[in-house]
Order: sequence, then structure tokens, then C-alpha cells
Amino acid sequence: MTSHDNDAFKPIATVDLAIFSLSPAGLSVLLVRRANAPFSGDWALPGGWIHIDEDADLEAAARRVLKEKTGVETPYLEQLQTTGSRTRDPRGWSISIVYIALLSADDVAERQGGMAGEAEWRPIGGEGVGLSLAFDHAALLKEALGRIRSKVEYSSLPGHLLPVHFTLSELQSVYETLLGRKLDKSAFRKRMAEADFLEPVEGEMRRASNRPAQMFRLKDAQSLALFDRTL
Amino acid sequence: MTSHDNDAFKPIATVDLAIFSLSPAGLSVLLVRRANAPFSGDWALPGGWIHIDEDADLEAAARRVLKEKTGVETPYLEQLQTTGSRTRDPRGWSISIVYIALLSADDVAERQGGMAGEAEWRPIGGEGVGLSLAFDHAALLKEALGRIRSKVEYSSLPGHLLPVHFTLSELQSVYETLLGRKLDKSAFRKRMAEADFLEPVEGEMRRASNRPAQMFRLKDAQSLALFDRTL
DNA sequence: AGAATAGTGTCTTTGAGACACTATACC
DNA sequence: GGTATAGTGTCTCAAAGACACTATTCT
Repeated sequence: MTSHDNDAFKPIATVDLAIFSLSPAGLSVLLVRRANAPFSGDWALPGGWIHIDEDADLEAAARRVLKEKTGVETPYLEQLQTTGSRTRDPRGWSISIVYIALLSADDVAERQGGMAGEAEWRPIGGEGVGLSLAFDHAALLKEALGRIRSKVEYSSLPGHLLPVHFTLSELQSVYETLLGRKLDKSAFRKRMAEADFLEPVEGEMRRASNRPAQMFRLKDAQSLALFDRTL
Repeated sequence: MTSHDNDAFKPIATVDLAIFSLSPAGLSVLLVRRANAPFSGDWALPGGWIHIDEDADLEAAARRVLKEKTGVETPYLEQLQTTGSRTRDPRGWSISIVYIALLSADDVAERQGGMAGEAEWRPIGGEGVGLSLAFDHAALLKEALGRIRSKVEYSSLPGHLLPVHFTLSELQSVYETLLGRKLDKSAFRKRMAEADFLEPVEGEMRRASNRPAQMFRLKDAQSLALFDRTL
């Protein structure tokens, strides 16, 4: 047995989540207020220790944290990156494995009030949430935003933030919000048709005081589809 | 203090590296033969425990391992992903943070024989090295290859595998090797000029029994430049 | 001059963007 | 018919690929 089987030499390991959804104000992230030291009272990304007796693997740990904080079980979930250093947590050498989760608007609507206490959706303004966050979470959130904004250009990512059924106009609107620029309707529809990650919901139409619109759903709500080219 | 300050609840944490270079047979990866259990005698990606008294952060740990195994200090280094589960290491719940390193051909030439014993360059054939590897390292290597192959399409990645000075023809040839297809010379040169990550080495020319070729170097040997569009 | 590779110019085709048009509902 | 949004067609322009041509060295 080496000295490293002595647990005093092991770093601390947590899983932290950047959980995103759409609110009327645009893209929002879920933050929790810390109850305990360190950083007691500060806002932070939801997270928790890895439970080696309970979690089969890292993704299971991330899903457990997500379930605890939001009640949602099967969102889009992707590993972002891992940070670790001697100084990021005053309690000692610490590692954080960060995941990004995208919640469908349906999930968010269902869970109104059913969320863990002291958790709150904060809209994203420019670089972040305009709050100082615990640990290095402000930097982690910035990384997560960078990843999301870059993926909007070449993936089905925005579709995972909408309700399960949506129209092409609604989808285009989310792309425009996240990209911060207008897209051409004709070109957009051509790209969606090529990309082939949507399927029409037969018979379902969005009705209003105008021509009804075909509703669509993602062919696979668990994974992103990537485009050949950029939008 | 919670029960998780008891170290028996902490997972094991290691840093593992997929170190790539170019050999006459094409892209190669550095493997080491394990001296101790578990998987004693098997080939594995080079790696090691995080030394919480010595490593300031994860990247420092990766650089330390790289230096120990190859002697190289400043290659291109990027975090790939983190795996962790109860079953991947028989000693217990274990996390591996995986990094990709790209070694310049100059570094490899210098270190001939200066490498740690029982380390060996293995050429990549299709999906992997054609060996069964310790732990889940075969899957990790496959992920690393996927990342590399995808980045060749839209980044300066191949330039990091060449000697510090190289010609455009040599660079094109590496792109072609990694992509597995031929590229048009004219289009390739236009793209490289736009991408703007190369600078000519004034006065230096590759001489042979034909027209001499201008030599180039990367403007930044530590980071990748990304293209707007795909090759 | 011939061989070999470096480096550039041109033509054709493809695809994205701009924009206008048609379609179908409610009022 | 008027209005509002859905959905499609067309034209233009720019970028990418194919390919041919010129340039420069050594033998």
C-alpha cells in the first residue's frame, strides 16, 4: 500500500451544476444560497459531495444533485470541465467536476415552488449574473456560458430549453435570443430541415388569430445534434 | 464537520495523459507498462496521483506527470474529460482527469532514450492501439482520438505535432494524414493565410533538389487557433 | 534541358443571405 | 377584406473546390 491510500492525501471531490432554463428575461441559471461555511450566505452553483456509497459514477452524482435541487430527472446533461487546486476551497485541495444541464420549459413550469428552498433562477446579463459567487463559481459559470453560446451556432441546443412541443418560429426566436442577432427565416428553416433533429407532431398545430403553425419535437431529447456548418 | 470530512468517504483522484506525437507510421500515443497491481504488466496511459502537497492545481499535476514521463515541459496541453465511477479501479471509487498533450517532433527527437523506462510510442491504427489497456484507458484513448480528429477540421492542431519550423507542404501533409483524405493545395494555403496562426521564419528555407520552400512557425505554440469554417 | 516541388491565378459550382411572394387562419 | 403569422420560391453574391499555370532550385 502506498502513502496515497492514506486518505489525508486525497483531494476533496464535488460535482457542481450549471442548470439553465429560459425565463421571460431570457437565459437563466439556477443558484442556491449556501447555508454553511465556507462562503455561508453567498450564492453558488448547486453541487455536492460525491457519495461513494450511493453514486455509481460521476454522471449519476450529477443527476442526483439535479434531482435534489429541481426534481427533474432526465434533462440534457453534459460534462463541462473539471477544476482543481489547492486554493479554491479553504478546507483543502479540492476538485470540482462541473456539468451543464438544460431544462425544458415544461420541467420548469411543473416544478414551480417544488424547488429546494433558497434556490432561485437568475437571468444572465452579459458576462454573468451580476453577483459575486462562492468559490470559483463565477469563473465556472462564465465557462459554461461560453460553451453554451458557442454551441448555439452549430447544434440543436436551443431546442432543449423549449417546451417539448414547439413551432419553428418559437425555435428561431430562442436561437436569436441566445445568439443576440436576427436570423433569416428562410435560411433558418432550410438549416433545420437539413440538420434533421426535429420531427413534426402529427396533427398538432399552434392556433392563434393567424395561420396555424406545425408543432415539432426533438427526435432525441437527451442529446445534441450538431450541424455541418455554422448558422 | 460532516461525515465527508472523514477521508474514507473520498474518492481516489488521478491525472492521466494521452500524449501524442507523429512517428513515421503516423499519429502515435505514449503508453507505459504498469509495474504494480492492479493491471500489473498491462499497458496504460501515463498518469499518477494528485500530489496535494506538490501540485498547485490540476494542470500543474498534468505537467508534472508529463515531465516525469517525457522530460518535456511546455507542450500543447488541454483537458479532455473526467471519468469517475465505483468500478473503474478495483481499489475503490476513483476519478481520472484526462489531459491531451501534443508533442512537437523536435521534443520527441531530443528525448530519444531519455524517456522513462517501460514507456513506448504506439502508432494509432483506426480505433486505437490494438492492445487492451488497463482500467478504462482504451475508452479514454478513444475519446481523445475523437477530440483530436474533430479538431483537425477547424484548428491549428496539426501544427503542434511538427518540428518548430516547417513548410506549408509539410503542414498540409499532416492535415491529410490526420484527416485521412487529400486536400487541395491552393485552397489549403488560402485557409492558412486567413486563419493567421503562422508566421514565416525570415530567411529560413527548406532546400532540396527543387525550388526552396519558405519555412513557418506557429505564432503561439501553447494554444490552438480555430478556423471560422471547416476545412 | 529535365525533374521536382513551391507557389499563384482562374473558372466553375455551391451554398448562404436578402427579400419577396404565397398560404391560411381569425376577426 | 384586413391583419397577422406560417411557410416557400427566387435572385444575387461570395466562398470553396478543381485544375492549370508559372517559378525556382538542383542535377
